[in-house]
Amino acid sequence: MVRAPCCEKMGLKKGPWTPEEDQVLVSHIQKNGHGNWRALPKQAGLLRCGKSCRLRWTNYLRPDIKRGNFSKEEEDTIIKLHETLGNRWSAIAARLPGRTDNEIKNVWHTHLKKRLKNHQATSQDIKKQSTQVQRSDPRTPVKIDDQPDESNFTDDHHHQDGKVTTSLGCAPVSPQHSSSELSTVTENDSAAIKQEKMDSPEYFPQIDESFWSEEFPVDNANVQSGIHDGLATNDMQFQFPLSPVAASDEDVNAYISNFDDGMDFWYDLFIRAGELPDLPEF
DNA sequence: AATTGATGCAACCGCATTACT
DNA sequence: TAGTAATGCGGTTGCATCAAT
Repeated sequence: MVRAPCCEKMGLKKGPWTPEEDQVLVSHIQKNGHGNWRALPKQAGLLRCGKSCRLRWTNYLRPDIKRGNFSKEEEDTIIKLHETLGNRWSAIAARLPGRTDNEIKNVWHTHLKKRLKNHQATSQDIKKQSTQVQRSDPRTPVKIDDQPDESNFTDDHHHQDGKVTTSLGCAPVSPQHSSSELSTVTENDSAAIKQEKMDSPEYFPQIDESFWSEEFPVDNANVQSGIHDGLATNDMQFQFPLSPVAASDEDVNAYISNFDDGMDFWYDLFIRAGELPDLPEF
């Protein structure tokens, strides 16, 4: 295959997008869609390559993108899915509505990998200490306060009601409950079958554009201005198809607050999409 | 206040895959 | 069926920001 000339050689712009470029791209896609990314920048009057436009849209400007920090539930889900799927970020992203593969990849490398490492190190320390106690001379008295070194715990570990918990949501670490529990999915014989099932389109239905254009039950839903934390300017009056994300923060929060928790919110989205997913059994 | 190192994240690069002719 | 174009995807980079010194 003949590689397309790079953007610079074509006199195209690279680097961070300006709000003006964002506005041009968004308004063009709203009017014309994005059938052909390669032709899009020329049609829209952008000095960008199609690839750059696609990336900007899919990772940042898309109205159905959920911005902001990852919830603990989302992080736990990523960790579990990563055990099953590995570095298949797009597959993981497909199971986290509103999150992009790029975002998930970043979160994994910046937060979750570190957290897992700390968690495993802590578990190994405890296991080691436990083994040492078991193997030590039975005549050696065991200290009653023989607890893991507090300094081994990072910010990811918290004390609650006298128990030690981690941000991973795992049970308190003990010699009997080591970090190996985190990898049970890959060790399970059914993992491959489960993965195949999860990869099928039936498992998590695709939400098409028409879904977002449905009226959403939020106050003031008929007028959506600005973009959710993305373009950071209220001067722009983008008229996205109605979606929970394109709505203002207040509207979204008001809508989400109707649910007991965030998962119910996303579950409702699937219901609205017309198909009820078979939720993963973790 | 200035410097330095760490961190987070948007964007890019290049290979793989899919679609089209 | 082969060649080409378009798109998808994962790895990597570069820069802005923040915290520590």
